[in-house]
Amino acid sequence: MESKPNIQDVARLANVSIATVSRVINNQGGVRKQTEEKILNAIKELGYIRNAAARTMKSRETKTIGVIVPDIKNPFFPLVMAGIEQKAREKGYFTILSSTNESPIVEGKIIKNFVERGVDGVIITTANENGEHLNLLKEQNIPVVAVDRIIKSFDADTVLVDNAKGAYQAVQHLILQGHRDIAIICGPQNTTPGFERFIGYKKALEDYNIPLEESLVVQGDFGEQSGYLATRRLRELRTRPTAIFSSNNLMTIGCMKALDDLNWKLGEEVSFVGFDDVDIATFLNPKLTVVARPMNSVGEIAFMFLHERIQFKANLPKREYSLPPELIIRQSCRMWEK
Amino acid sequence: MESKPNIQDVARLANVSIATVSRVINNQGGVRKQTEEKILNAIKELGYIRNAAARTMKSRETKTIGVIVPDIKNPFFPLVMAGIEQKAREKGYFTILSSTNESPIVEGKIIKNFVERGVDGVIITTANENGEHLNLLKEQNIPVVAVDRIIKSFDADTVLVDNAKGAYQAVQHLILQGHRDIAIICGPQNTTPGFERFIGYKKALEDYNIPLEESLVVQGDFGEQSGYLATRRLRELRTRPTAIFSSNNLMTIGCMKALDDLNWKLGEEVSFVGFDDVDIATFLNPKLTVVARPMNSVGEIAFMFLHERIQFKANLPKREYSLPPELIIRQSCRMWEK
DNA sequence: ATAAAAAATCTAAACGTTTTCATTTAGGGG
DNA sequence: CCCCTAAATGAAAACGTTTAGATTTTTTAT
Repeated sequence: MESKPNIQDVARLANVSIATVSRVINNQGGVRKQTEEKILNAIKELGYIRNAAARTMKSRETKTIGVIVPDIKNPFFPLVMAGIEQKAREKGYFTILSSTNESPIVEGKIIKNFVERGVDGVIITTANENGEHLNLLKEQNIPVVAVDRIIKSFDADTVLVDNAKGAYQAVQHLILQGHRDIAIICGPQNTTPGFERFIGYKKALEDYNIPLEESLVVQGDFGEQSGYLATRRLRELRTRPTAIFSSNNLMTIGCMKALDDLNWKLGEEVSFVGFDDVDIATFLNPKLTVVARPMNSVGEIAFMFLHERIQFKANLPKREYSLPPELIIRQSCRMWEK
Repeated sequence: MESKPNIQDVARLANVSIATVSRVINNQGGVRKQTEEKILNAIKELGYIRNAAARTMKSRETKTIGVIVPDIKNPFFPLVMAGIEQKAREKGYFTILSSTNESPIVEGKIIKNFVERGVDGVIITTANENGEHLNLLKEQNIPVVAVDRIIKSFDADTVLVDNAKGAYQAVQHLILQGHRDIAIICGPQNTTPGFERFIGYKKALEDYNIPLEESLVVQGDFGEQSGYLATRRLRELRTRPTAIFSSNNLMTIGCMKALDDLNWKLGEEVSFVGFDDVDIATFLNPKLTVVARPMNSVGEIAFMFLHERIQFKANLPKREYSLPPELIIRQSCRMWEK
């Protein structure tokens, strides 16, 4: 049991050439039954396992795709990931996942590493949409699919949920219940979801002739803490809002904690709609009305886009897929009579 | 822009041999300032990126570790993963994550693939603790660390949370409040966590001289649905329990849904302790008392164990690390006077 | 200026595959 | 039994690195 057996050893034991062994390993046919059997036996006997590195070196294929997310602890991403993995496995691809902690620097290193490893493609939710660190992917001619956040420096296929529409529906729902003083807890405005959800918010107000009140627009960073702080801020306003729209799951959680701490009665004193369904939504009293996204589908479509790119390197035009979000009405919004 | 530039191209442009280029790339020293600069410039000019496959082939090192989890959608694993990734990054390692969906078959394929890729080590929460599919790892002499579930077929370093102790504390807490009819929603008994938590439950009852009542022991599979069903089952018992201990996070969620549907008043009619802290715990009314685990630490320690194995191939003895869980007392348990 | 020692650089041989092209073998038809 | 064709197999050249060991250049000591 010296070092690992290689294709040579197998060939020797089966009394054939390595070329023939290779053909058997790769199911290329053109090998006699009898010979094939000899080889298969030799493989089993030696416990031979082929070497991916060597194979990659010749074939320029790794059957691996890289996935980059900003925060693996945000439950959104594991759910997307599950969709990606499932489809990838069906097509014989493997998946490398790395998380950047929202740091473009880390992201750059990961990308470099992925390129060194020769991934066949990349699915990414970037930490910085303007980033030049992404260009390496383009230069190396590696297919890329952007998920949830777009890439600005070059054309890449993109899979999004219609953020503006989702936000619009949420805010519209509040307006139709009679609310006028509707606050928004924003995500970072330099990210697609943060920006577009704010757009949807503004659009809804506009369509219903409600002037935008600056003080009701609070900046957050998609983290729980910022949702908490934003909510406390809103509470202190002289024109206290009668409804809040939170731009993502984590901030929703922060917001709920604040509501609780402040004893600001959800559904009674303040109505609420959140972007993204969350575990806690159905456990609160009242249950939260939210805009839900089809995470699994996002992942599946992202992989399918990527797979097409990988197969037909030809320049398909850039594609964009926008999935419809769904407003799930529960009980956190009350009719508001002024 | 023909094909990607290689070390040859760099050498040619810088007017040196590939050996020297290699030394610069790997920071091995022994190269004159002047020469190094020439090479660095050439690298930049060509946009050279080294080829991991070729490098691996020579050095037999990939600086990659594989992580295998049974269900990426269970929030426990992303949290452990975050700990692993952080430490791994510090040490210059990359991480491949795959999820098995609790299928030993899929797990076997993943392992084979990891071996082909030449991962330097594997961290795994296996889908089947008895599985022979794990032996490949042993045969190939690849360092392995088991997390959360042990591996039975060979000795591997193991990082666990003290499941029995955690369960014991939970049940003890209930007993001390006067409960006697304490139900347990079990996890699969062929998994370490499922089994050991049941042990802890039994031990606590025993220590306080409470006979074990079979009907209060309900089997679950660690999935949400099974927690829901189990709770409904308990409700229909003639000796309805006055307290429930749930063996994991997902089943806790299912249990809460059932409680709600059945209108079985948490904290009043039935006390509750869950294993694993969950997002919803602090949003329920009353808030859930739980046994919390230090997920991040689990990941960190797992990687550190693995790293030591990778560095000192020598046969260190098998190590086991058991982290203490923490009972977080909130409001879901009430004094019970019979 | 010269020899010896030290430092820098180079040459060439792996690493384990895949793949092209050449060669051998098997199988049929005459 | 021989020749021809088709099928099966083999030989050898990559793929892009790393790394001994050989060789050249530079530095230091005399």
